[in-house]
Amino acid sequence: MSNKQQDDPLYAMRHSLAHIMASAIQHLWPEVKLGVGPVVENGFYYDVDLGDVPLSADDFERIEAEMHKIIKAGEPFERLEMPALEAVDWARKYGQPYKEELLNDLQREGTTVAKDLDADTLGVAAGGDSKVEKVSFYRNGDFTDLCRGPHVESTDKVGAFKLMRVAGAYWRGKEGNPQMQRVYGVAFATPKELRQYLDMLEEARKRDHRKLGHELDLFVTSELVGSGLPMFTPRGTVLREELAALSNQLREHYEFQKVWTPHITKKDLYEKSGHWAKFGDELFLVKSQETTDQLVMKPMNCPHHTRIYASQPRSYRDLPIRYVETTTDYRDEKTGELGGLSRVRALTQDDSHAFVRPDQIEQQINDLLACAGDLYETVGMKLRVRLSYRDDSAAYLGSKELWASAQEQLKAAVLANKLEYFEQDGEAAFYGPKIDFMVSDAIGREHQLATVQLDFVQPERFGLEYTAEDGSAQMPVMVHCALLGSIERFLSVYIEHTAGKFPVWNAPEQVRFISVNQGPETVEFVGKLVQQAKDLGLRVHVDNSNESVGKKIREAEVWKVPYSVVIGEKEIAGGELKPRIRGDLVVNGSDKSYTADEFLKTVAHEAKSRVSKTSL
RNA sequence: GCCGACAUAGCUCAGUGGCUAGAGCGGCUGUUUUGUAAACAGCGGGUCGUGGGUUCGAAUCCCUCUGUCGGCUCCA
Repeated sequence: MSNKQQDDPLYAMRHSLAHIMASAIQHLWPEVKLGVGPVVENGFYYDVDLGDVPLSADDFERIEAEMHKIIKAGEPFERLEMPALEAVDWARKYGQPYKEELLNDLQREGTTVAKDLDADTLGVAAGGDSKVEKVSFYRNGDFTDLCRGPHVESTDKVGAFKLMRVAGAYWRGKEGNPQMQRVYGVAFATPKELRQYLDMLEEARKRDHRKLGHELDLFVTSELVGSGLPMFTPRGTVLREELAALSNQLREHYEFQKVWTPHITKKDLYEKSGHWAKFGDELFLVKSQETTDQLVMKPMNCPHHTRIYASQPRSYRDLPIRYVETTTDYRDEKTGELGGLSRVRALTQDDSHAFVRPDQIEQQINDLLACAGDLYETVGMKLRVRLSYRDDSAAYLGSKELWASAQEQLKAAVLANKLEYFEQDGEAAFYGPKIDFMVSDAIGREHQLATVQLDFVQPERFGLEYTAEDGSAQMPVMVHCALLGSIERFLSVYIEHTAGKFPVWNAPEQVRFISVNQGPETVEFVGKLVQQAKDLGLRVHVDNSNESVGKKIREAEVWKVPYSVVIGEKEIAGGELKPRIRGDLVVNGSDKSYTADEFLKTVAHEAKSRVSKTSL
């Protein structure tokens, strides 16, 4: 935790609220055993162990009421220090085994052992490796907690808050440890800011891709098919294919070639790549009835692509060799991790691998950064990049020198492209460092989607080679890239980003013709329009139902169709159409009429050029 | 996988141990031939997610499984 955050008054407010909440819970359930209560994005939480008592949202009212009492009392936060050994006795005396464990670790090993817990929740300064002599406590009213601080002056200076939810969390985040109940709250300096945040959440709820996916008939699931295995309807499939086409086109522009690989393989492939050792327990196994080979569903595509590369001797003149494949991978994710389209068991990657000479790395990365920039500009999302480096753990393959050089090259490319970036250790893939693209959506949330990865490990493990100018055998470098990431995950973000108001180029239905009546002239006129539109490659629907025009307009709005055109006697007589344009597409609200030809050609052009606003 | 919640008509939901399980929307049929966000009337539609148990009696209470949601953990 940086000093900057510690100095933030909001930080002290949120942290103080965590204490106030713990204190309130202790008033209501005196037997509570307390874990830790740090500040998190937008608020705070506290982990509590209430034995067999399950907390639920129904309890929030009582807890909040108790918190308000404490706040109203304006109890000062007092800091006290005591020797670590004495603190252990204190924790034991008050029946707080979790605090006792923390204190024991602190005074025995220093802060490094407890680093995983966020040093700011502990009563010590972060970063020191030495044994801790003294720890600090904060007291308000009858509540005392091991804590580094800082806090607000007194309990009435904490701004506005709201308890949000309760969830299970392992003590110290380790699976084998006792599970505690984590109570989350959000907190802001003023009620107005709290209101704004809650409004944003409400907006996010309205845009939830699972809700919209159902309402707009984009994808479905079935109990018979199983968890994490969504199926795409005709409308949803249009979206998938338009997005994949964009991704493929961008890379084909940079000389990537499409390849195809099967979805099952012998596990030998992944033993060789190193994936089996690392992800073996997350692979779907396939049993052949004839051979004894252990087959698996492919969880990724790079090893397959190395086989295509290695199928022929390669010359330095052939490089870079670049493959792109949009294909579905299968990962046996834990059931609790699945949700909507954001985490699925069958995920479709727009995956590419470039095999390059070391001197071509920079150019290759530049190309891919350009692709990513184009793609996210087209879909209207801002991006910044995270340089994902390794840390000191043993989770990575390949020499440290190789890693250092790879990390340097990625950073150089990011700097050269003047991208907004930040660096983070421990986020790399096991075979190499990554440039991860962090994408901001329309309501300010950030998601990780695209990624560019440098890989020296797999070329080595697979013994990839090319013949250099001097006749020697050299090893190529692999550059992995997925622009959308996985189409399913991308869609989960994109549906919420657009709130289902898809731009013309990927809208499942681009134009809807609404007939005023069902007379033969109308039917014939609309029929001609539809044919004309289809010839231009447009996706059009006709609403010729026996309903009022108002009702049919409403339907088109509900389905978020970009253009709807009412066709009645006027249009048939005059030949001019007056399209109703979905609000978000309009630049400056005009109300003009167009000939059918003019209108349809403009829409077709907008679709082709993938614009997000209309010129109509 | 773990902790917690939830599952009633195609959809959104009401019904918390006692008559034949309801509503709105959607669907179907008829009337109406409609002009930019919901015409009117009628009719269908549910072994209350699955399997088991408790009980004279279960949508309602208990257990199993499946699925969904909020988190934890994980993410090539």
